[in-house]
Amino acid sequence: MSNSNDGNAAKASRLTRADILAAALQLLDEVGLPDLSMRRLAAKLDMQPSGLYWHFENKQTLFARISDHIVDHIQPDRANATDWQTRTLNAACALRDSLLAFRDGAEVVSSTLALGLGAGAALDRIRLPLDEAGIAQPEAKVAAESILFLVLGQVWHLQQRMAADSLGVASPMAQANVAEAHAEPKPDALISGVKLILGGLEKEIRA
Amino acid sequence: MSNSNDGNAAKASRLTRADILAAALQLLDEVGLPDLSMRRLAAKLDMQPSGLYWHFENKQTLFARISDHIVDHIQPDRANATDWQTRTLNAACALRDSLLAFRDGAEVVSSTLALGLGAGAALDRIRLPLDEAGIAQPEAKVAAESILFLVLGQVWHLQQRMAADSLGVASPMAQANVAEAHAEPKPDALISGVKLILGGLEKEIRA
DNA sequence: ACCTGAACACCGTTCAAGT
DNA sequence: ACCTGAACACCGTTCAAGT
Repeated sequence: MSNSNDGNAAKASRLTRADILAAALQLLDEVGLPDLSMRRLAAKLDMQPSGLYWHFENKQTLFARISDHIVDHIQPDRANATDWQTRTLNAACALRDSLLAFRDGAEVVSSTLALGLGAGAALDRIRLPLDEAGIAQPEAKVAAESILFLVLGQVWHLQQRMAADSLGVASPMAQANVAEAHAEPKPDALISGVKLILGGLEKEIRA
Repeated sequence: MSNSNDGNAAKASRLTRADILAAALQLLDEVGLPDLSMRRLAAKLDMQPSGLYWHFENKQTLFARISDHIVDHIQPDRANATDWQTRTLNAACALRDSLLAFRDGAEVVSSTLALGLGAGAALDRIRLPLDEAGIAQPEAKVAAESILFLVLGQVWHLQQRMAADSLGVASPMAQANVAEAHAEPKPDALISGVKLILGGLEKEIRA
């Protein structure tokens, strides 16, 4: 009633950072990362592109906040497993699900992770079970980073192929892989890689 | 003598695909991936941007050829180790060295890998020792992909931080990490992650 | 065959000026 | 405090036309 929201923008009142972020996330879902420009975002909000720069220093920091939102979306582990192996595996799956829940989510998080801006929370989530199990610092760090890169790489790869597929421009080989990925949800593809790392870690801490 | 090459461009004769690729690689080294545009490349070659499109269909395919060049740069394994573990580890290190030899090499290869264009050779190089050791298809595939993502992620992360560092714009935390990376060449950081995967694989094939 | 010239439809960002 | 308007310095790509 008080705040009627016509399809695209809330015109009446002034905008807050959260409004812009919400619009950005919606636009990301609609057009994908390559077409998520400051100008399109401004148009969606019925404002001038320059207006965005009062709320965010630049495009990069806006994207860092989007990345934070994706990472904060990671579900807590309800399974309450006792062993650190399955707890870590669950954390990896939860991260994967969060990335998959947003179009081009893996690339968004990867970019800001590399700049050291956000996304450290993702690493912490994977490290938590390892630290709580009392695994030594260097081993836990290496294992957690490896799992993070593995999940990001796998999901990023998958999402890029999905994007290429939706445009109809992809090599036959890639097409087949996407078809295969669609045919079976196959969470195994990711899980088995993480299991290798966990197996290696288990072996190492016994030595 | 016959072909005097002034610093920037070979003006006299017409250009071949190889000339353009060489210039692109040089420009990549000079300005980095974000500033490697078709227009700058054309300027370096003393030609119009549109002229590039006679040689390459678009920017993406040109970048795929750059990626091929980086991946083809992977050195063969001279160590002649007998066990598949160290042979795979050597392949991973050789890939890492190739990526590091080119500015933003990891991101270039990652991009084209995702599109299914090139970079499959990198995966094959890692898979070779596993296949030759007679490791079953699904396990070898998962392990090789995991190692590939691990190396790409680690080097990409490092190179992004190097880029941010050279611009002087980076969070203090990221700065510290780059400083740390510069202080010790530390090939261990990569190697130990791969070792975890190999340890897990070794364990699995014995079961 | 190989490339120019001009155009089209875009970008991110800055900054004075408005309200 | 929050945003507009106009400008600056760029993009990738197409396509007729030149040589």
